[in-house]
Amino acid sequence: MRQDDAGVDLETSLGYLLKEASSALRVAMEEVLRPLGMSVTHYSCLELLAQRPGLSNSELARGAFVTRQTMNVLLQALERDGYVTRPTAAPVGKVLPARLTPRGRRSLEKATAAVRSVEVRMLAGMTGTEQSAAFRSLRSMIHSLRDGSDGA
Amino acid sequence: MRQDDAGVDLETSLGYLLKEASSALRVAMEEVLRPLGMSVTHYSCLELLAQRPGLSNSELARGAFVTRQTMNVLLQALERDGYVTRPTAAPVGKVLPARLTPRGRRSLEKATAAVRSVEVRMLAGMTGTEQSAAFRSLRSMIHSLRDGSDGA
DNA sequence: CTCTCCGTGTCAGCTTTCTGACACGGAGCA
DNA sequence: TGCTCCGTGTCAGAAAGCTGACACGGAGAG
Repeated sequence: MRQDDAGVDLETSLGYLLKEASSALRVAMEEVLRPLGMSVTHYSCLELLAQRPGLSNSELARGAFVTRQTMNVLLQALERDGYVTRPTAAPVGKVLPARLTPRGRRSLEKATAAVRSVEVRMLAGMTGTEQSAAFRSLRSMIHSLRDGSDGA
Repeated sequence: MRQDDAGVDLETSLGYLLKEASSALRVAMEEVLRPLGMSVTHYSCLELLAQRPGLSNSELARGAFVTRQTMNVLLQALERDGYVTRPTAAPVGKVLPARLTPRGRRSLEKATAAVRSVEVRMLAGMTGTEQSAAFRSLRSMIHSLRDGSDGA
């Protein structure tokens, strides 16, 4: 069966390529996370919490690029399973700051290593200069996209 | 409310940045496609079909980065609504080559223009050289990720 | 020719995510 | 003080995607 036969215009589109890269990254992450019984969003939540303790549900949602409703579902499951703790009452307003439990931190360790290996693999074959260039390009794209949508 | 306060390590990760860029692109596309009553996957399917007429369900699925089951559901809807045609019997094997109807082609025109404007906006502020660099970087990442997963 | 793979189309069920909606707390303004 | 926003947490229903499973057709090895 053919798979990469034509490539009329899609292969020249940076948008399509971005989607392709993102998809490949997602697949690779799912692959290494599955043996740990963890999904990408699951991992994202834990990693965010490790790097920025006390983040609220809504802030976690923004950081993981899902809605706050979706993150809430995940957070309740993580809380139920003892990976995360939230105070029963909000210290201020309605915001409930979440924190990793020791169990959550322990579970995250292996996942972080696995994900880091994926990132290393992704960056293999690129020089530091190329990585910097890619970094700046992506940052520029994000900025331009956001400016045009909610900025205008 | 704070939103971009810390940035411990996430902001230096190309993987996270890739996800962020992809998310921003997705949001921007949904935004311009919504008035046309079209989702991103919907559009992807039509665009693929325009550029590579006769693609099968499975091939479309690979091109749009979804499973063939998901694409099948979409394709049946598109067929029912008269955007796409598939022969009732397979000319060879079980593969049913799909094609756009005039209606599908007409519907795609506006969507293509809308999506193109998003891509133009995304690329605004980048020189041709930077775009080429981004192109090569993304290609390299995709290649490295795939090599390590299903190649080894 | 036969037999074994591989890819395909498709049905069914489940999981994940999203949209819509509601009530509540804090900040700013009059 | 009261009033109006804005952001938040959460519940409920709907939509989109995925995994599992089945039968079928073509290609290659024996």
